[in-house]
Amino acid sequence: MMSMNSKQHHFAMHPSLPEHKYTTLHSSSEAIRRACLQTPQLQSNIFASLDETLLARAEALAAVDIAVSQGKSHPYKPDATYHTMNTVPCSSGSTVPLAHHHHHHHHHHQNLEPPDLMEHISSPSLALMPSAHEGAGGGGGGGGGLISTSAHLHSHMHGLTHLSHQAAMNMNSPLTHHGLLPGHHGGAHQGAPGLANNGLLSINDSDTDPRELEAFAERFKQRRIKLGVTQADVGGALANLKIPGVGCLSQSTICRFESLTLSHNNMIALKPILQAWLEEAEGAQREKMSKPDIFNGSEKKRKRTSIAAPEKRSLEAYFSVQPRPSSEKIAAIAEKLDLKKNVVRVWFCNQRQKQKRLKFSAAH
DNA sequence: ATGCATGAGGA
DNA sequence: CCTCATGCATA
Repeated sequence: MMSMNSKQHHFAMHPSLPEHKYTTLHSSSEAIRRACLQTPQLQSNIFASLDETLLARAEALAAVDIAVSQGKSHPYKPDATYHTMNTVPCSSGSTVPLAHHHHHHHHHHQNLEPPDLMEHISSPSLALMPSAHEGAGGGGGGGGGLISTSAHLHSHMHGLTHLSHQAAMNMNSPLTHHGLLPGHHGGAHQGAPGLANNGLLSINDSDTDPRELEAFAERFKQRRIKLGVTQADVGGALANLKIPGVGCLSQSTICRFESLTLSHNNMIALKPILQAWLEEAEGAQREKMSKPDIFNGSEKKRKRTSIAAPEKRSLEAYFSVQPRPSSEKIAAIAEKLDLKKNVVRVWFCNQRQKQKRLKFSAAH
């Protein structure tokens, strides 16, 4: 049952998607994921009408399941909605990754971002600001909203524009939003560039181009790996960048960024931050490489010796005969196995210790 | 890598 | 109540 339920949620929602204004999104996995989340409502409604008894539920489930299998090809794609707005990553309580302020009024500043970040984004304002008004929403909202957004944007400063665009892909409303970003450049490509944008579409910044994001995510991952840093490390290290309003992020988020499973807006908001981290990390490494030591002349790095299987078997054989060989004996063994004497000596010490542990654990 | 939960912000 | 962004826990 459980598994069926989950399936059914996904599919169940389709019927509902009729045409909302959902704009489609770009990627999909995310959309699907989100869609699932949203469903609770529908689900309950559906069941409410159908169920009452367990039997009824079972039947309903079966029916759904069947329907699913039959309708594999859905007329439309499931996706999600998204359009709108939002802001940037907001904080989540404690760590507060990005700044967000919400509605407050307008006024000044609040957080401006460092130049670097700002640049990426394209215009003067952007990125992480709070904003808010527009957003969006949800279910309803829609595309129109963005437009309006642009309108106000100027009104308050903080209103920023942030992200509007994404929706660019929408097919539904020709008008779509976008525009806000100063971006300008034009370009327009994205999924469906062609829509008429009457000039509205301007946003394509290289930063907002899905393809650019995809490429960046890929580069990011490769370079991260090259640096030998894990997703969790990156998340935690972001706090060291001291970017106003940006704290650390979880491994989950980094993973999602790399796999493009975040919302378009979220990707855009995070890109500059991760880019800043990447540059910093690579720069730091370069620096380290260039000047190896200086500070640490005293401690050389010990290399971990790895004893190959054949040698290991020989050592074990010697050990079984004599766990505590004399210095001369050790030298002889080292010679035969072509290992450093010290390596052999240490191996015997460790072996004895290991044996002790085993004995101890066995006794208990 | 993901399912599920939480919380903010908006209507 | 909904959408989003995130994080935690876990497969």
